[in-house]
Parts: sequence; C-alpha cells; structure tokens
Amino acid sequence: MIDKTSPLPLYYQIEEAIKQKIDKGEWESGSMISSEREFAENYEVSRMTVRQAINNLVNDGYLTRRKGKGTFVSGKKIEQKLLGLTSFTEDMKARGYKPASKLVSFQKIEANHKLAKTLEISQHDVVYEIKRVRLADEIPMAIETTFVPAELIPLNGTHIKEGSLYSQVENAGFHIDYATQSLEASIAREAESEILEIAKGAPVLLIQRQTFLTTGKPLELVHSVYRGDRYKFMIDMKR
Amino acid sequence: MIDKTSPLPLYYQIEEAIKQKIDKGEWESGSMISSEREFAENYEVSRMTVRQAINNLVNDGYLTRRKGKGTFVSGKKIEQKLLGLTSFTEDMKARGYKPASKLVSFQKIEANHKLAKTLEISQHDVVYEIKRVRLADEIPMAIETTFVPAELIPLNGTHIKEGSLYSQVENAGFHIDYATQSLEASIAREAESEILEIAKGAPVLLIQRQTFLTTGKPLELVHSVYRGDRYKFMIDMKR
DNA sequence: TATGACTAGTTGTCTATACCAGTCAGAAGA
DNA sequence: TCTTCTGACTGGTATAGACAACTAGTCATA
Repeated sequence: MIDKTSPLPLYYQIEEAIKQKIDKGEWESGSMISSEREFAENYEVSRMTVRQAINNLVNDGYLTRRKGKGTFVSGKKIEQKLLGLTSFTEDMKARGYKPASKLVSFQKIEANHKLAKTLEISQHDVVYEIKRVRLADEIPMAIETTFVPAELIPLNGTHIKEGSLYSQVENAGFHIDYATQSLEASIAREAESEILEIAKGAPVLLIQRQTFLTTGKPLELVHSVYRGDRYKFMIDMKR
Repeated sequence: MIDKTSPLPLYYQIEEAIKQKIDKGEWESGSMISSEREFAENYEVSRMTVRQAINNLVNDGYLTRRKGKGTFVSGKKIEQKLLGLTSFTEDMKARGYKPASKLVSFQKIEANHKLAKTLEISQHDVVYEIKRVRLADEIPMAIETTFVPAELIPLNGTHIKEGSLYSQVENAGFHIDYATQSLEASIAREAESEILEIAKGAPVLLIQRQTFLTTGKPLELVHSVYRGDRYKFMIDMKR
C-alpha cells in the first residue's frame, strides 16, 4: 500500500492514495473516511503523519473535517477548475463557440501617466497597443484593447495574428501569475455599437484586466467591451 | 505576547501575531522572519506548534518557506484578498462605504421547476424568498432576491433584519464552501429604476450567485441588480 | 417519560525528540 | 589562490504520547 523505503514522504504517499480513491469515485462525496487512528494503524505510521496527509487534502478541498464526528469527502470538485484565468479563446471554446479574432490595429504608443503607473513603467516608455474584435461563431462578441510594455517582449502584428499573446509570453520565459479584474455595466457608445452590431445605448459589459507575471511585474492592461446580450461572465469562487 | 491560559489555541495566537506584523508592514515583504526554533524558544512552545502557525500562514499566502534558508514574508498581499467570497456587507465595508439593508419582503413560496432544480430540492418544496434593497452610505446600490430551501434552516424576518443570513447558517452548523456566479450587463426596468433611483434604461449589472455548503448541497440562489453607475465588481484571479 | 451522567469514539491541540536534507560560510588542506 | 570539507544553521519528515473538545449513543435515575 505504501512504501516505507520510498524516497517519497509517507504523508505524501498517503495523500495520493486517498486522493485517488476520491477521484476514482470509490469514496462517495459526503461519506466518512476512516478515522485518523485507523489510518495510522493500517499504514503503520504515526497519527501525526496521517494528519499531515489529511491536512493537505483538506486545504485542497478534497476532505472536510468535523470535530467529534470524523473526516468526510467533500462535495463536488468544482474547486479544482476554480479560478480559470482563461483567455478569450479558451473561454469561448469552453462555451461551445468557435472563437476568432480580427486585428483592428497594432501600434507602438507612448505611455501616458496613468498607463505608465498601471503597467509600472516610466512615463513616455513605449507600449504596444493592440486593438482586436473578438468573434464567437463569426458574430462580434467584444472589442478588446490590450496594452503591453514594449521592453518586456518584442512583438509585431504577425505575432498577434498567429499565436496568442500568452504563448509569446511563455516563449519569452515569462509566466503569468495572477490578474485583477473589474467588471461594470455600461451603455454602448456609437462607435462600439457599430462594431458590435448592436443598437446604440444597448447594454455592454466593461471588463478591465491587469495581468501580473510571477516576477511581480504587470504584463498587460486589457480593456474589453462585451455585448450585454450575448455575454455572461462566469466565475466560481471558493470560501 | 501569547497567553497560555487563553482558550485560543497557541498556534492561532502565534499565527495572528505574525499576521499582524506583516499587515502592519513591520516585516517587509521579502524579508526573512525568525527561524522556527527561535519562535519556539521565544514563545516557549514546541517547534511543532510554531510550524502549525506558520503552515497556516503559508497556505494563506502570507509566508513562503525555503528549505535550508528560512521563512520569508510573501510579496504583494493581493493574493490574500483573492477569492473573497464576500457578503454585500463585507464588500461595501472594504470599499469604505457604510452598508445597510432594507427588507422589502420575506415570504415562503413553493419552488417551481427551475428553482427546485437549482436548489436541488423537490418541486413544490417550500423556499424562503427574501427581497432586500442594499444601501451604501444610505444610497441604494442593489436589489437582491435570495432563495433558501426552508428545510435547511428555520428563518423569519427578524433573523434577516438582525444577524446576517450567513451567521444564521454558521449557527446551524453549516459551512459555506464555494459559489458560482454569473455577471451580465442589462438595462434597468421601470420598477428597478424606481427603487435604485436611476433612470429607466440606465445600465445595471445583473449578478446571479449560487452558494454551496461543505455538504455539497446548495444553500441559496441570489439574484442581484446593481446600479451600473455606482458599482464595479472587483475580482482577483490566480494563475 | 425526561433528564443527566457516563462512555466510547471522533478530531483538535500540544509536547519533546529525533533525524533528514538543503544552504552557506568559513576553516583546513592542496 | 583555489578547492574541499566541515559545522552550524535552515526547514522537512516522522514518532509516541498526552489531554482537550466535541458527538452520539446508552443507561440509570428522578
């Protein structure tokens, strides 16, 4: 069952063993698992070692402890797909649409004060401004404007048309860590309504996203205008 | 520094003490904190107890361990606010507003097919319907309608007016685990515009939230209509 | 029939100890 | 001078045991 001579820590082996049973569905969600003392006896390890394994699984949301009662398999596994920091492309695919993108403009601009501050660069530093129309099943879904510090990564229009920006980022050895987003409801302005093929004054969802790299530096600022009639923002949140 | 006679666990007291120093900025991000053995000596507790405190802070993203080197204060605190599954009240407080709530109606209704499916109960089961206007600094911010299965928890109007729904839930021994939310832009209808004190046709943000308990059962379905001119939904996402 | 005391089982907290495994600086040797 | 080794530090893993807090059922008593 578990190998005491293995270089893998005992608690880790136990952790994996339990996780497997849950993932395979052998232990139904909501059911009680063996007590810590039982595990300790069966695996011939100390109770503290079992606790370490169970602790990790509780932190990962697989198990739930109830004092005086026991340890139980948690409900759904939604938590695992939680936090999908997904690109437009992935997002649309997940919804069953065929995503496409139309490059409207690509240029280098000088950062103004606000943009410089957001991207944590100096004022007048060069920034790429990428304007795209995002399509789902050939129908306009959103207008997206992305700002990326030029010093971070060399880009040209071809890069954007072909691979995604994010794959360029990974190629350059950078890794996305997290993003902060804000969402608000608004009304389509004239220019937007034309591009999105909706009436002027129709509701739109404004999304602003700032993406950070593992280095802590901002990678990009993205402004999006989504059609209110076709787009719903979905998110799972954990306690 | 820490009180051995307190009913609060020692590891928890240590945890809070460390967290405070970080939050106050006394310990700069990136700097090394005392070693586990030092903490143990200073606080006169065993090293395992210190480890439990530090473990929790590492899980919460406050600290980072590096074998052979030490334990360090993590970078930005953004990750800590990550995933705030917050109530309206907490949300508004965090934004510096004074939250308030006005109970519009409270009644028991029979679940229709759709509601029953969402709440995972039988059709015609009794459900509480709670309608509230949410205020920030006395100004209407949102209209909120909450549906809770009656069999889950006994409620009356007083419960809602006084403590929050969530504290009732905790009192009943249930624990909130996660929620799925959807957000979309729309236009204020007549009735909504009156309550929210905005023009008919003004943009509103529709938020729908389904909250789940650790048992896996849905606790509630919440429909909210937020004023588009005053409310911005903020979220941090990781990786 | 209730009520309260007891009991066996659970997780929660905490100790004292041991040794392993990286890291780094400085001593010892070439 | 350069290299290697050693020791003293760090966190990582693991043990055995103790008692507290909580849960749920049993049983005796009022």
